[in-house]
Amino acid sequence: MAGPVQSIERAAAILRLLAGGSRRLGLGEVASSLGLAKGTAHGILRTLQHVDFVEQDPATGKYQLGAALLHLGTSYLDVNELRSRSINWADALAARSGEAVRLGTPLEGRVLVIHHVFRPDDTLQSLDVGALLPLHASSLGKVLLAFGATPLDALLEDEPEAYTRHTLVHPEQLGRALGEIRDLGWGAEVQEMSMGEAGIAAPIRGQGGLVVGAIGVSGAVERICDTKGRPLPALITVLREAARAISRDLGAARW
Amino acid sequence: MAGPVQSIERAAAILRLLAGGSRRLGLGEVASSLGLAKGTAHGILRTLQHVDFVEQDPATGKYQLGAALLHLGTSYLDVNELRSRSINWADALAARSGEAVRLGTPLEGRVLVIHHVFRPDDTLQSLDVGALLPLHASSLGKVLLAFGATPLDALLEDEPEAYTRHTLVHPEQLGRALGEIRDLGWGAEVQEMSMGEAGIAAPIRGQGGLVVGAIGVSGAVERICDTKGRPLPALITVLREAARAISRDLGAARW
DNA sequence: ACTCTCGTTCGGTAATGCCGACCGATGTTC
DNA sequence: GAACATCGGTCGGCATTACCGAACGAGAGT
Repeated sequence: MAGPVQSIERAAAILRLLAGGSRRLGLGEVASSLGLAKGTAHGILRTLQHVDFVEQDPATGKYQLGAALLHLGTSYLDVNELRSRSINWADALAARSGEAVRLGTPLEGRVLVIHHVFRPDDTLQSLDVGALLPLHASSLGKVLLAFGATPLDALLEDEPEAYTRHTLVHPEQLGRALGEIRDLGWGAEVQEMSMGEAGIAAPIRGQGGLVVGAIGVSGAVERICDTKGRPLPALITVLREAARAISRDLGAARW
Repeated sequence: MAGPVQSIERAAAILRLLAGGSRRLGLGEVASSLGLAKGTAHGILRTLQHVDFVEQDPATGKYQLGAALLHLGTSYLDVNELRSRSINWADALAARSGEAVRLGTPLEGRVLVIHHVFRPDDTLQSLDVGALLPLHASSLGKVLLAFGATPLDALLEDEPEAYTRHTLVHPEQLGRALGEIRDLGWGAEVQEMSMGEAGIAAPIRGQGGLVVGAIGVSGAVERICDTKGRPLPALITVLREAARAISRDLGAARW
């Protein structure tokens, strides 16, 4: 494989940088963060601005992401097959389970939420399509890890962040949990990301049986789990049925 | 202004191309559409794939947009000041008007929807944040044109598309309508984009009084307009109040 | 009013990515 | 079933390309 086009790689790095820091960034910050000369960074930013991938605050001169990215992002949703084939099943799962349903796929060592159905009754929820969840502390992420949809080693290079006292941060803990998930065919997360919240998830397979994403329900721990902190069997059943149905739609033969 | 980095411009053109055609595109199609050599297009695509801006169907080898764009798109929403300052006002406007509320900003000769509040009662609506509306056949677009937020001349180069028999396609018609909008301070669209639907919109101004976006309510024509096809004054009032409030929040002094 | 910082410009340089011809696989047609 | 057409991918030579670092000018802070 020959070398990638570096100006494009650099442009992408700048966009990721702007997406990460939630505030506007100055040219100097961008240049030094990526180890580029100011002139170089400026040329790339000027081009990105020209195609509406970044905007510049006319007052301060600082840069932020541009409007064209929003349209590209939603266009991605439109063509994404995993999402389009899942929508009906996700709706049904939300109705049957009474909980919020989310669909995730791996992206850059995290879980990208590509679909989100609100909990049927409640309306005070924020849409987190496009959000990135941690691999080790979300049910979607743990399932993706367990079934090899994304490599585990990158996560273990540096100690995973502990969001609550239940977050699995030790490699052995995490490895055991992932083995269990592989055996059971589904995975759970109970107050590992935020206290009072829990979720369960199951893998979605595409053609050839490869795991390409995960679907999960999540909500308040007392509605997801029994009094012993174990996920309710009824929820697991409907969840796994949905996951299997989507996998079948995607062309996964007999999984 | 020195020359923009063309590999990045080309990469952006490829992404726009992939976003436009809603199906997957082959390498040859991409290369010929942009007048590039296959090798060149492949190098750019390989790089875009490497940064997750593009995905490749392993079976057919065809390309489509990648997952990273979704995250960048939602990150744009997070930092967009126009949107964040409008959310509360848009919610209130939807509640007061009983109709769907949308916020738009110009992008590449269209209107990009950057916020959308569903009509309060109904739930069978699709979120069109990230969608692109035509300038000449949406209330948001007509307002943006009238107040100079986006140039009119590009639109008039080729005959605007006629979506219904009410769509304004002749430059004189459109020019008159825009003049009226400028005088009134708000604009309407009655069955110009799809029969049975209507909308009204008002401009949002940022620092210095420049129009940076528009806010509008839209819905079934019989709820937006009176029996003579004129927008209801009550709706116009609450809409304009919301637009003024947002403008004030954004720092537009006395508009 | 001075200075420090920031975004921006500019020209020389050589590294960069572009081009077009060439592979190998796939699936299509007769 | 075999020849062909088509497609995605690769490779090497060339010159165009974009990178770099220093200099500029505006703006804010002191």
